[in-house]
Amino acid sequence: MSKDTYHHGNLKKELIVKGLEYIERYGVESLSLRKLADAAGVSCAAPYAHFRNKEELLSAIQEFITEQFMNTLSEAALYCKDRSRLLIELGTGYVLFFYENPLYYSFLFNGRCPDLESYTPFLFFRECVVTTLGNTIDEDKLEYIIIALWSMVHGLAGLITINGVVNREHISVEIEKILTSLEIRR
Amino acid sequence: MSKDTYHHGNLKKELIVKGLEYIERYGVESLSLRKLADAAGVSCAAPYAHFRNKEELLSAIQEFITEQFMNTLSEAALYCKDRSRLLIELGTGYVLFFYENPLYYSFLFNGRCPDLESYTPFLFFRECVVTTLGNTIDEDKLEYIIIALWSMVHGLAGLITINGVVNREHISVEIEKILTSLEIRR
DNA sequence: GTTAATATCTTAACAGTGTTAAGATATTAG
DNA sequence: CTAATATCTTAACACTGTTAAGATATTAAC
Repeated sequence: MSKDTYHHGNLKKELIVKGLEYIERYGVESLSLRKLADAAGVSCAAPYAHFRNKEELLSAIQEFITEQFMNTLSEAALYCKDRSRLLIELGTGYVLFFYENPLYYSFLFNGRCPDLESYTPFLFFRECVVTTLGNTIDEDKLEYIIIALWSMVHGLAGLITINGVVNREHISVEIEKILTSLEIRR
Repeated sequence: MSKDTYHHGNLKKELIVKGLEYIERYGVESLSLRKLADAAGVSCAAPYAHFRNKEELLSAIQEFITEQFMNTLSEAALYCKDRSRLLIELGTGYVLFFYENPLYYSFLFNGRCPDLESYTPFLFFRECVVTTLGNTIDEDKLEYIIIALWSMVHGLAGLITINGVVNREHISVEIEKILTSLEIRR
């Protein structure tokens, strides 16, 4: 609110957003607090009023990305009318998210990876699998299938992210073929 | 061969090995050329006679790990007498390798990840799938199943590595249940 | 074996990094 | 209005990767 240059006014949020932009373009390893502070027109020690250290800023950025990721998944599920294609749409959304932001993947799932049991994107995915396959499959098998499918989509995202073999339009088809090749439904 | 302290004699190899040990204990991000040089009893600029920069040393370490990884996979296949369990043993070896060296995973598959088409562990894995399922499955499906299985084991390794939910003895059983839950064989 | 070329290493320095301490300035609470 | 607090600056520290210039050892050529 102040026009004075001493107080920035919205530094915490700007560090997160600008930091995210920087990661998108150049990757995590070349991100520095000093460059961020410079870009925000602030001294190199200013960020420490909002974050104890660099790691804490990175965690904040991670939460920010996770929210976007979660939105992508729930939207994919929402816009899916044909319930038999729910897992395909979900998997496609999962992979596409990281396909379009390849640098997010290594940032999210490296050292800073959250516990699966409380990771909302995973919990949501689990629910979708249960509602899709719940009454067509043995109860004891279901748990393993959830892990298997999550692992597969997760691993596939990682591979595509890095190697980028498949082009964007083919990802959905690719995932459909992979999932149906497993003939999960029975 | 020389007892003089000026020439180290085996610096390149020692940097790779000591670097790997350091990564095992503390992770990649806290590895520095200077600490490595110190530990080898050598000046901070000495490594630059063997590596153009830090990245090149990291690549060398990566190749070193990949060799070990490849050995683990081929041994798992070699010691597997019951061919119907080949994929299970292979998957178990895959996951166990990173379970025992969690810091390897993020190091191997982050930014530095190799092209799958020429990545020997993947080519070996592909061969194993083909010999196991080759004549029991449609040709066009096979390619997708290969990707699906590799993605799954790869993703599972990443998740277990980070969350470490399952304990060591249960990993084999876990993978068996996951693989059989998919009922790949038909 | 002596000499020249090369590989390997040291010293010294540079710019960039995260982080902290001490103090200045603005905002908020009482 | 004043005191407490949040936010920011300046200055410094130790550490990082990297380079240039030069020293020393190893190897190749003769």
